[in-house]
Amino acid sequence: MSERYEAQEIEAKWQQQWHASGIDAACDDDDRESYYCLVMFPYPSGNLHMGHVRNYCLGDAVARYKRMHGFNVLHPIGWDAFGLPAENAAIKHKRPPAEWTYANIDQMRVQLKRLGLSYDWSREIATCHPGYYRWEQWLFTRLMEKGLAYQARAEVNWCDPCHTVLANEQVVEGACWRCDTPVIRKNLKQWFIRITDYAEELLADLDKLDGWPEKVIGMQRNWIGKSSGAEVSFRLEGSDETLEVFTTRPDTLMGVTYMAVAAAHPLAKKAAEANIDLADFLEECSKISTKEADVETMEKKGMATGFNAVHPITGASVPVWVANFVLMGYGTGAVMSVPAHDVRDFDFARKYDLPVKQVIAPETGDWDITAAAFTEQGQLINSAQFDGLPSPDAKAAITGWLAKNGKGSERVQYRLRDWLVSRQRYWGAPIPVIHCADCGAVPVPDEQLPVVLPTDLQPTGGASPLNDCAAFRHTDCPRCGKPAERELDTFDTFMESSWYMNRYTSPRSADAMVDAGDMARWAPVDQYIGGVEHAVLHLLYARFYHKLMRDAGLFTSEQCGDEPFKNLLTQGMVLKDGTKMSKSKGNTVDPKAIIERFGADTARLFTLFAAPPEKELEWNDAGVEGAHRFLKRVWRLLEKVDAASDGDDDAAAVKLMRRTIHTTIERVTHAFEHGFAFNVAIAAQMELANALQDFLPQGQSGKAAYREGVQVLATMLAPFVPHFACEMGERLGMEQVAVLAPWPVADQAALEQDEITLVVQVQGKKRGEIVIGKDAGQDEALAAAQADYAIHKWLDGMQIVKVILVPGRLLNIVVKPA
RNA sequence: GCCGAGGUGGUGGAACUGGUAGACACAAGGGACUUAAAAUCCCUCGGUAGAAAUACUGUACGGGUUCGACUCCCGUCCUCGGUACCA
Repeated sequence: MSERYEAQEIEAKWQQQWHASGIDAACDDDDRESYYCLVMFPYPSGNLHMGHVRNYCLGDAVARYKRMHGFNVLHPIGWDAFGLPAENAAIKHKRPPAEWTYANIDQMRVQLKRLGLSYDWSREIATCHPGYYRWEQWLFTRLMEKGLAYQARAEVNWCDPCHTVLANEQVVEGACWRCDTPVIRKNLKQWFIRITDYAEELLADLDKLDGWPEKVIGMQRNWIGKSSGAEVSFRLEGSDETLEVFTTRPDTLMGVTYMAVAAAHPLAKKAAEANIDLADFLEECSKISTKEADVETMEKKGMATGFNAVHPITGASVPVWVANFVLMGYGTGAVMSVPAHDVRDFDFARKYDLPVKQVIAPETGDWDITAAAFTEQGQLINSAQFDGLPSPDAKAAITGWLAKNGKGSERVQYRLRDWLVSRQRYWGAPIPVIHCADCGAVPVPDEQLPVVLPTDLQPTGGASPLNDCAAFRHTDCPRCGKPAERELDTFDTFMESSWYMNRYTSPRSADAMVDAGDMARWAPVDQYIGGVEHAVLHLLYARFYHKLMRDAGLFTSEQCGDEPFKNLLTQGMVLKDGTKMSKSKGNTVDPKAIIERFGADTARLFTLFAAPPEKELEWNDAGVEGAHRFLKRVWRLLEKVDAASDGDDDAAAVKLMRRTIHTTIERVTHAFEHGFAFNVAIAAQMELANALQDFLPQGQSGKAAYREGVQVLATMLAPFVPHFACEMGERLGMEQVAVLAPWPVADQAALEQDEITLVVQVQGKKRGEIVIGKDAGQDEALAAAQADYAIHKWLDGMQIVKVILVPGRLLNIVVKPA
């Protein structure tokens, strides 16, 4: 048993054995409690990077740990296979994207398998397969029937290099999330899904997600951006037209001194028709891309339109201005300006010498309204019949007055907008719609689904090749039978990733999007693990989709919940030299090289040990070697298993050894149960390994304790380094293969100590330790402390004022000079 | 600006519910084995003073609560992540 640790051999052997025995498959028919562990599936770029490795090692540790606790675990994997990189590669290599995608999948599958991840490969899915996207098309047609999916002309974000529109969520600081090019606003007819109908539920259900990081919940809450206030209608002077505004501060309505509209507002355009200067100004505003709209640098600018509005309560005339800080995309594209109580309005009023009228006074103290805006709530002044009311009451009173007089109403405004799902791209799921000159946009009937994407087209970089594919484009209207055309846009790829977690429960179902029985067994996902970069995009859409599927009657909220992911772990990034790994920086680490040199187990161990899961992980080659060294050290523990000497039992040493073993079990288990602190779990096992290394097993009980320790170590290492653990287990003659062995339970008897070490403090400072009977009371402990030389000198000449005993931990003696 | 997370040795990081700060590991230094190297093993490793025992000091900074604070409270500074003329 003294041969070297040969990672490559061992890993090949066990991977083959696991595969042959099918131990990683989830059982659909099983009495065990089920547990669904899911990692975010990869885009098949062709190469596994360290971020993937970290993600999947975390997931695998969880899945294996749960299996060892007797759960029937679903741990699937698949491919988020539609998307732009495939088209770009297709252009470059002049091969259809399907070919590139499937070749990459084959390559990455090999890489994943080499890591020894315990996936149920029988459930593998690729979203570009018609058997998958068929059901996405099916659901979409249901949504069309319900009016939840619709086509509309709107100002949308267009990315030129990507040659497609983008959803709001895909615009990051005014630029395309994928290629970082500033987006252009275009007015186009596009397909949307009415996520705003679910805004309230998406917001309210965030409270149910107690297994999610606060950070992600906060980000989603901000994204949905609910604000309550009132809509107020201002009539335009000399006209029947009105200008609608939304405000969160109806209590300040009496302080309105002017109005401001966005440059893109119809009223601004109308005013510009007769005003060259204003037209120039609008032109200037439209050129400013959102990205450049830097708060610090961008000056507040405006220009009067010449229109005046009538204050709904006082009847006073207030001028209407165009202002570059008013956004057409939020609320109504127009605001009422209350310079006395809004910083922005205040600055603007100063610049253009507009009047400031204070209508809110602080509850206590004074406020110099000429110096700055007072933005707090307070008490109303200068507000006629509303004078004296505190802000909250005034909001209700003023909104009530407006409603009664038909000039406004209470209103809730969301920042969230409907999800734009159509893309002018080829490599995506076809939108199942047929455009008929007579019948309009007709959903493709169920029996004609899926609308299969032709996979042999060659993209060129411009418009989608679907436009030129007559066989795809021309069809007959399902309603009237006349010649008609297919919709040529495809779905946003976030559509596919929004429901894959549910599809995994019945990945081959040809009868339904998901099987209700399988959903009831597995859904929702117990533990979801992935990068925090999806906090808003994917995780919001997936939550939405789960509700859509529920409301389509595919499953019930009683059985599957209203939310797809019960617990979420957002892993940190993998860094090298303090920054994100990237090809352009040349600081990437190839997982393949690490595996070839040290084996998969070493790679796994290091990624789990070097940092807590949610923190960033700094790659460190020396650290990898350290992880490998640890495995070699554990391996060498095998040597002593049979070679123990036959001397006398050393009862005290054995007892201590067993105590170490069983406290380690408790520590490791605790680390797993509290936030998957794998780095701590591994550290505890390193300590056990060190203790075993220093232990000289003598006699029968010594041998037994030693073997027990090595066996416990092999078992508890299984979720992290499964091949290594299995080989150890086999060599130890363990009954079960290590990865299926029951998780060890600490033997309470072994934890018992007759004598304990108590830390003794005087005035809260550590002054020594005493060894004392475990049940010793305060008096006994105090007596022992007083008898201890090192402690006694701190008590000499002192009067004991107070004694605090923390059982099993410490004794604190409070004294004062006698 | 707002929201969130955080600030502990040379480094990554431990420390339960307020109870021995720095576990575990990396790096560094010293030593053993070796003809030599690799591998392996042993020792030291927050700061100051000391040969040592030990003492003082130390968890961003300033206060506070407590017998006792990395942990709780108040204030300040800084870092990171998210988000933003959101009306």
